[in-house]
Amino acid sequence: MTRSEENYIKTIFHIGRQGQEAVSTNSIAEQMETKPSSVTDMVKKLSDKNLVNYKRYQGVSLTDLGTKVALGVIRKHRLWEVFLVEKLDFSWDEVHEVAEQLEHIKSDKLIDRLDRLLNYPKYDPHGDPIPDKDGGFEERDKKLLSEVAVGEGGVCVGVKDSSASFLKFLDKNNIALGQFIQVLEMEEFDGSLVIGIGDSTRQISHQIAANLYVKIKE
Amino acid sequence: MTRSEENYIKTIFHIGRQGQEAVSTNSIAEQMETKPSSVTDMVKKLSDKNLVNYKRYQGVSLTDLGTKVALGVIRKHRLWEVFLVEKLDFSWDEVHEVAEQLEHIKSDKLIDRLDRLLNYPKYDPHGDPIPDKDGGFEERDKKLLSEVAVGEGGVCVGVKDSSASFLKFLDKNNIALGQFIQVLEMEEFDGSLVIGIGDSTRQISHQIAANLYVKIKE
DNA sequence: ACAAATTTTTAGGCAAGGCTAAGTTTGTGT
DNA sequence: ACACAAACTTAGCCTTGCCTAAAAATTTGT
Repeated sequence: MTRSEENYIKTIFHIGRQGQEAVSTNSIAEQMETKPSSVTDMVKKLSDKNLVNYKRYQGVSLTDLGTKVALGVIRKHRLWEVFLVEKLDFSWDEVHEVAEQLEHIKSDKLIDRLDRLLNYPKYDPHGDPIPDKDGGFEERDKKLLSEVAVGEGGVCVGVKDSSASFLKFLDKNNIALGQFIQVLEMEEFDGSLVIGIGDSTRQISHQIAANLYVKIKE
Repeated sequence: MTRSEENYIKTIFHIGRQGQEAVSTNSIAEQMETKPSSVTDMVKKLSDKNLVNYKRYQGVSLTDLGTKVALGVIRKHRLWEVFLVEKLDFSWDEVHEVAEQLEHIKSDKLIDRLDRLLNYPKYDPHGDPIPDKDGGFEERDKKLLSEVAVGEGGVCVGVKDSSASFLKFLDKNNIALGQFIQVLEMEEFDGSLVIGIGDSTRQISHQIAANLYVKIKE
């Protein structure tokens, strides 16, 4: 598997998660900042290698083999992210691009040992689940903060958007994984929320709330 | 810098260390398991980028800039080797090929933090010196075991050949860095040695002795 | 249902990095 | 000194992965 093939597979997996069905050429191209014609080329190659199901004009989906490959790459990416944060004191907005490089290192032993060094973590620094060696992972049951009823609250367990700018915003506002967030008020007009974190309260926009996952206390 | 360019630079540096002068196209090709014609192509490109001095038919040598690049890659390679051995319990014969991949990861922050995590090591698992951020490094004063006088001895500080087969041989014979080795006898006929390690003695060939570095006790 | 808009594919090219085969240049032996 | 071997370069071609422009298929609007 070349680096490029791995990146395509990973992208197809990520897009596929949102909408289940066949993934469009255009969406892949957009996500990867490349052109649709390049996608077509690569998709044919992946199809020849039995990594994707592909029929002209009908979009693409991962085969079982392709899914396995995708989960392998994602496992590596997320383990490296944990390493960067836990062992090298990177902040959660700095890890992505380095992990994009590290995820392509080929060595099973390396990744198994890394897993051990990190104590077999189940989630990465953004709260996303880390697949195990066989591709299995536990998706936490979580809710977007924007969908939590007024008066309710939960522990922050993840972010939907993990762009550096969003993560930096959260840092600035002392919002971090593991923190308890309570929804105190919700403004009908724009969907903005007043939330309580620890002893203080804040006003956050709907956009922010729609990118924060919390786990509701049962 | 592409991965390939970095590999050429690194190879030119390593060959240049042995013989000082301009490095031949053929020796680069041989070392890199590629063809001389490919080397010529790449060398031209490196010359355009001011990384090497090159005149047709006259061999090639690194410029100051090229040397800096080489030391940077070597620093990364050796730090990763230390990481693999110290943190992930790789043995010293397993680290090379993984480090070959890791050395091309681009992130200054990553490498500085890795250096810190490992406590600023000065030598890699084979006893080779690790350049610091500015490219400076301390070459230990050491001697090949084959050049040590009978009756003398020293602490094993490095290997000249770091191929997996040689390193495994050393493991099998309980020879490791840090161990005190004494030359007890030397066979004139084939240059083989009888050496003492700890409480036991062993017979080793000249070939082995000529690939082991020791530091003579002053 | 059918023309227009959109999406996707094909055709043809480009740069990187490699190869083989065919020249050049340099070095060597006598 | 000069012929020949060895070393090196050039020329031309290949694959990967990407691009633009143009053609084909699909979807959409009415």
